[in-house]
Amino acid sequence: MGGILARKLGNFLELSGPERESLNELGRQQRHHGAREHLSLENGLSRSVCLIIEGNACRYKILPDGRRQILTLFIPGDLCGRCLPDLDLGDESVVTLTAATVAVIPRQAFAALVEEHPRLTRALACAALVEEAVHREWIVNIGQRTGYERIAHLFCELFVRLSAVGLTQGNRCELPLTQGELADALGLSAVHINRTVQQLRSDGLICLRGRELTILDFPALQSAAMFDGSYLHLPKNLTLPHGRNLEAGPGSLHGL
Amino acid sequence: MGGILARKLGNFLELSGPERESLNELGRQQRHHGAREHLSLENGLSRSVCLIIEGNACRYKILPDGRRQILTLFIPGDLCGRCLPDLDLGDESVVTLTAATVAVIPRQAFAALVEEHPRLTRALACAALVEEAVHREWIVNIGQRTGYERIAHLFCELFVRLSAVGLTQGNRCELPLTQGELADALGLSAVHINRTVQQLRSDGLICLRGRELTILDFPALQSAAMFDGSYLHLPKNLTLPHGRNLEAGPGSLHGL
DNA sequence: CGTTTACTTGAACGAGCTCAAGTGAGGTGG
DNA sequence: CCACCTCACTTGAGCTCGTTCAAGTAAACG
Repeated sequence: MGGILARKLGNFLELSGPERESLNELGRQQRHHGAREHLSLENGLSRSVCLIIEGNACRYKILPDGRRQILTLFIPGDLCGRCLPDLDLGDESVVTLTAATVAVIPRQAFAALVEEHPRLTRALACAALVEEAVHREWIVNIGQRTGYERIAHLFCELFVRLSAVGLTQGNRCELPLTQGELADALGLSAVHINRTVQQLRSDGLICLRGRELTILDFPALQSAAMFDGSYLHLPKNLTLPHGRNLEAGPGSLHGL
Repeated sequence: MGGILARKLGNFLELSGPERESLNELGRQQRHHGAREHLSLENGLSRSVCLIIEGNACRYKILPDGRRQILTLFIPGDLCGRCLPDLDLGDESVVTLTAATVAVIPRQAFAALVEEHPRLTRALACAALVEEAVHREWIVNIGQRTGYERIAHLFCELFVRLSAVGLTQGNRCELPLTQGELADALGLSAVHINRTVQQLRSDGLICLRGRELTILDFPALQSAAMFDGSYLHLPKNLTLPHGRNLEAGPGSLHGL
């Protein structure tokens, strides 16, 4: 089950054996968390980097009056807590969504690794760029899409990301968010999430029972969401249900 | 008028004389653009970096059905077009909002600069992190705030950013967006922008005539927007109208 | 077996949208 | 210099998507 980070970074550039091994070393010191526990990375000066091994977490921000916005969804293989320079993160927090196993990597260990394998710096920078691209897509999602489209888009994004780290079985995956958390991620109310998910169900696009999400018709879901996954910069050969690939095919989106 | 980039990066860490000079060198080859002209940075492989000298631009993304979301506002001193590694940007575009002067920096010149002055790498990475932090704040803005709050927040952000590069006069600055463009940036309709701006006016928070934006009551605007500018990571000693500083004071936000 | 947490449903309300028409300022050509 | 065009802003009216409030069901857990 190791090598999850090497696998992810290997998407960006070919990694050597020693590079992969050094990355795998980082996962040694693991810690377990229950659901809804904060990963306090920002305590004082000794900020550390955190690698999600198993389970899920999210980054969020809260307004003074209590409104909450989820900013990032972390899945296994993701790093949270800035790797490269400092600059305090402000009032953002990271919390687990499900029970999770994480590897806490001291800043120095990380710095030493990058020192020894300069190519990893590039790979990490790529990962940071992808994170930024995901942020942009979320801005588009929340700013322009309707509730129905937004939910469909998030499901597409999550499913594709999970399948890139081998966490899908056929057209099924785990949805690590409650409807209330989906609401906080998409800028909608929990009630509206509920009704709109039912709409997606009755349109035959998905099946959602508990945490188990099944994509019944990926092309239709993708087209409803106007989802074009190229911003995720995943390997081109990634196979998705129905033989679809990441880019929006000519027939599905631009063809209206 | 030179040194606008050095000034910005100098916010993050102290720059040496030679470092500043090298940065200023980059601005030599300038190009003029009218309003609403595309800065095509993505033509083929020879992608270059673009430094805004004067005027304004924005990055945006368009959905297949024409809906547009503005993702980033560029002001003088900003770099657009990724500086560090590659990864194609996808279907994002950059267009000027006003007439603008830009310096087009070939990728190699940029790489050489970073090679010669390693500390600049850190400074550029900081700038990238701030850009990411701004993206996050926009997600919160669009996802959680009402139209009224959203507009107020954008005005706060823009005013503070402009004042950091000396482009404000007292409590006045230029607003480089039409109401239609504001709509595309905030995920609202142009009509609603219009009505809500009038609300801000009649509440005595701002005065907006043409492109001239005057902040009549910064503390009130900041509090209406729940604006806490620390995510911009600007120098602490930045003086704003009414003697306010960047962080939300205890009386304005968290005090509720 | 009672409590909690997530999901579901109904009904009324409201923020923000669309459509449509009208005003005003700047620019161009006759 | 005026006529005309365009583009930004403004205003009105009706409607819809999504919200809030409130209550009820269902599964998980100690």
